[in-house]
This record gives sequence, structure tokens and C-alpha cells, in this order.
Amino acid sequence: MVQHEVLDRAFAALADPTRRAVLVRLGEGPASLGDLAAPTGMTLTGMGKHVRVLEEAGLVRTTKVGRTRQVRLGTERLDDAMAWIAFYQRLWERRLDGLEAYLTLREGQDT
Amino acid sequence: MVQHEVLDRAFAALADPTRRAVLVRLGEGPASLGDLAAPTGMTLTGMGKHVRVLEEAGLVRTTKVGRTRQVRLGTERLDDAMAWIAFYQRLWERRLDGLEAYLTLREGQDT
DNA sequence: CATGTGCTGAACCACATGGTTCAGCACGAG
DNA sequence: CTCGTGCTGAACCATGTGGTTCAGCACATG
Repeated sequence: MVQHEVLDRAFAALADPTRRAVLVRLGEGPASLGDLAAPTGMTLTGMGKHVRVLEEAGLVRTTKVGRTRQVRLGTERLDDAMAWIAFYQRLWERRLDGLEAYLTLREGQDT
Repeated sequence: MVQHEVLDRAFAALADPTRRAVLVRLGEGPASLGDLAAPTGMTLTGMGKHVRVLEEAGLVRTTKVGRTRQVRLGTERLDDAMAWIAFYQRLWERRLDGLEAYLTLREGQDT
């Protein structure tokens, strides 16, 4: 099941609203760094850092086109992240079915 | 679609291998802080911080039982996190079907 | 009641993150 | 060739993170 570092980077990358916004934006098609920075009011350098984080997490791929850098989606890692959640979630679901029932029962009874 | 802060916390919480391990461990049933700290070789205080992060992210619920703190799963937020990924992933999939085809085509042709 | 154990809070540390400014490189257009 | 634009790198800053130690509170047990 997937290396830890991979998940670390992927989840960390997703933990920032600016970066999630970039991903959403990229869903509409590739964009240059400037395109991505403009709507946020952030500096190019700032956006550059975010994009690098996304790239190192494998959520995005970039290529230099002339003097602009094109950024586009690369969803493989997103699959990894979701796979992790999905796997354990399913595993837990069964547990919780029984557990929740047990707890609701207990909560009714004082201590 | 889910508040940003909620996702921030959930993803950030998942971005640490220690915390993911805690979640996995809790899948086997509730545990005390000490139970969780022991196998990691971490101090109680350290583990306490991790658990607090998980709790603030809504991934875990804790209750004080006597002088020990019982930690157990609370998967609602995990649903949120997965929902976000799943939503956009599906949205992107279509895009990428076309896009990837286009790109593979281009890659074959020199520049 | 006395004591040991489990947790909590405060203070501290090193390092990562999210952002800036400023200087400069490199490419495309005139 | 020259110039403006888009990006990049370095330096810097404030704040957050992941961990520690140490002091102390609170509960269960003898």
C-alpha cells in the first residue's frame, strides 16, 4: 500500500485552500503561472512555491513553454490519496457499525 | 460543498504518518493516550498533540475515563475529505480522457 | 491518607510553510 | 539588437509544526 512519503506530500498539498483552488482551476484546462497567480492577488513567486509543492506531490505537471510555465493536472497521486482513505474507511465502517450501536446503548445508561 | 477550514484540517491531519498510524490503530478499537504513544517511542505529551490535531480535524473523538483519555474514531470528516477528492477526480477524469489523448499524440511529434 | 501512574500545560527548540521583495535571466516582438 | 514580460532564485520574515523536558494535577490502589 503506497509509500508514506507519497501520501504525506499528497495530503499536505491538499491541505491548503490556495492549492485546492489551483487544482480546481486546472480542471478547466492548463494555465500559466501568471494565470494562476492573477486571481489570487499573490505574487508570481508565491504562486510558484505552491505549484512546486503540488508538483512534488505529483498532483500537477509543469513544462516550460517559451518563457511561460504551463501547469496541468496529473491525477495519479490523487488516486493514491483517495485509495488510502477509501481502504481504511471501508475497513472502519464495519467496526463502527457495531461500535456505534454499543456506544449509543451505553450513553443511555448513566456512566 | 464543505467549508474550506474543515478540509484544511482534515487533510493536514492526514498528512502525517504518525497520525495516519494512529487512525489505523484505532480501527482495531479505542485506545488510551498511553496505548497510542507506547509503540511510537514518543512522549505522552507528543502523542497528545497529535491526538488533539486529529480531534480538531474531527477524525477522532476523545473522552476522559477516570485518569486515562480514551480515543476512538469519528469518521465523519474523513467522508468530507474523500468527497472532495472524489468529486473533482470524477470531474477531471472526463477532461483528462480527452487531454491525455491529445498530449500523447503531441508527445510523439518532436517538440 | 499516601503514593504511583496517566495525563495536561507551559516553556522551549529546530525546522518547515507561506508569503514578501528585489535582482536577474531568457525569450519573443519590434 | 533592444526592450518588456514571465519566470526564477536568494534573502528575509512571521507563524505553525513536531517534538522535547519539567512541573503539577487527579484519580485508583494499597
